[in-house]
Amino acid sequence: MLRSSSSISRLPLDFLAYKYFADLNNSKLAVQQSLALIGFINPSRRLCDSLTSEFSFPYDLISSINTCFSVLACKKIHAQVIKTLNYRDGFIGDRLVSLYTKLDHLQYAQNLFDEMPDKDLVSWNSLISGFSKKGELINCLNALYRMRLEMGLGPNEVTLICILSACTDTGAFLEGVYIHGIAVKTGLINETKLVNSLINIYGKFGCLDLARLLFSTMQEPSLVSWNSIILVFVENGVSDEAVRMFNMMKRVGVNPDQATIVTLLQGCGDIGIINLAETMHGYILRAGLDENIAITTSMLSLYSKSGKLDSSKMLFEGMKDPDRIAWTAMIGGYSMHGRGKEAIKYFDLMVKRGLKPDHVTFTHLLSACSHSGLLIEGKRYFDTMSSVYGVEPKLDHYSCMVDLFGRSSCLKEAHDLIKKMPMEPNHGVWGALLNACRISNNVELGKEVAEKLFILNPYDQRNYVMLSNIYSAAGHYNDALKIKSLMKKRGVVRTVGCSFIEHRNKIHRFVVGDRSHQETHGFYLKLDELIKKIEVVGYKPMTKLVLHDVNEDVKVEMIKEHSEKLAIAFGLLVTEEGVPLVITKNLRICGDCHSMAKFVSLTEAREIIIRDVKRFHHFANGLCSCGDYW
DNA sequence: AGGCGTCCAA
Repeated sequence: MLRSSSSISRLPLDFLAYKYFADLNNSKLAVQQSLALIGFINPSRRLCDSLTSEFSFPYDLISSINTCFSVLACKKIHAQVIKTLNYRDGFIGDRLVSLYTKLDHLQYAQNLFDEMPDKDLVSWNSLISGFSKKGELINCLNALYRMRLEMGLGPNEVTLICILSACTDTGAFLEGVYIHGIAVKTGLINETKLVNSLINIYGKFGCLDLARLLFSTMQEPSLVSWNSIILVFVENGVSDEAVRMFNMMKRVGVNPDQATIVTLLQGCGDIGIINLAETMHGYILRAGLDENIAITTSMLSLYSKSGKLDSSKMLFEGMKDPDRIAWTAMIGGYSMHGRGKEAIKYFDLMVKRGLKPDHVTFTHLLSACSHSGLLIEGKRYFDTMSSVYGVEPKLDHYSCMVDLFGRSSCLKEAHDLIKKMPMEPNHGVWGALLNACRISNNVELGKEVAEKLFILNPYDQRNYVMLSNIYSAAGHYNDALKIKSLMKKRGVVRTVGCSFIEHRNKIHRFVVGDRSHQETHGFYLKLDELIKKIEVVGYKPMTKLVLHDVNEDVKVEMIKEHSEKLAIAFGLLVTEEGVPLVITKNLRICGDCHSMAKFVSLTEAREIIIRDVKRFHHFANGLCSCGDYW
């Protein structure tokens, strides 16, 4: 993998011109000609004149570099450096290397770097850092190799930190481990910041034990170390461990900061962490952090994830000066709850206030359109996002659009959009199309798409289940069975659907046909009673959804014991009249359970809120907030 | 004097 020369291609003419003129002399003309030849500048009259008058080297140059936001300005400074032929003054060469990469000009950075005399470790780090920020891992490793080969230089902790960050960004686990090895060999493993990066990367790849081990070997973990290990646990869904670390850090006298709080708030949505939100809220108030915009935004987002959209809205309205992220969070909240019209309203309002939406804002906006079936609006925003708002559509946006077309039964449009994509579609895009095939009952295309997905993500059970459902719905039970055995053969495990409901500070968990709960007898009776009652007002079991080729009575029985229904029956059994039921489902809600919840909300006069893996469903008076569109 | 770690929306 390591090669001795840079994999950045260079244009020989540019290079020669640069070298020739830079070495030749430092006359004004030579500088201009060299810069023009290598395409660094367009030597307008004004620029030429400004070269002599604008800077007096080096201190003005250094201060100008800090306020330099355009490539042209950077090139002007560079021109001045070429003219005076002094890269070391004020470390101007290193600064320029960083600057060029920040401005997305890796090639210029590399050219400049190669021309610099007297490179030291920090110069190499500047280059590696630049590559790392652009996700150029190969170039990072290449530079690491070259610095030893050409100058006998070994890395320091900064070098390794930069490379690790590139490993994390590109999903390069083995390379990360390789860097860990170098850290151990060079003795750099005692550097706190480096260990923080290692903890981070192990967490990102789900190696909780390694992350924990690294943390426990630290002599003196910093605030960031604590934040990193807490993040590892939250990201991997073990927020109770995160809470333990939080308490421990306070005990040893490390003061939590904004990052700690924001991270833990993220974990508050996890199942089983009932009191964490209250704990955090108390802490935020005591620490006087309730005005902090990042923390408020996290709270806002947490509320909408917990089904309390009104609270999100209140928090948002109380914000002094909501930024793009806060607005985006609000749009995301409306999207998740299927309130597309309001999402659009907030988007338009945000633009009116002069805030610039980014690609995340558009992801939420488009998914809001998709969740509410707003085909025309979605198309309009998608078509104008680049021209009017300057945001280029990415993979996520294409997924949303495929989803939107698919749910609106425009399978052909969905497929055509994919064919027109300027980049290679990923599993998200194909997955949306597979779901579209399910909605349109298109077995042929579904099979084709699923084959692609099986290659892209052979261990993702959702694709197998989806295809098997498509077959079953069309009555092709044999094909459905074949998919099941294929899963078995490949060792793909189907996720068991389960529903959760919170009651008296306890999480009650149900799977299909569950009889392990101590209230089993009670809520099964309740369930029978409910079914009888709703059948009178028109409920009919959707037995078509049962995938097995069994007779009708068995199908009715199978569908009746779905986890959602058990949770609803349990909830009605143990709560007071009029208390809304809040249920969480780990997969998408089943169509029959959706219908059942609608009827129950009517006959029992109860609000039922079900959060599934995709979005929220608010059932009341026999209707659902999603308008049966999900 | 220059290069570096965690965190809010997906």
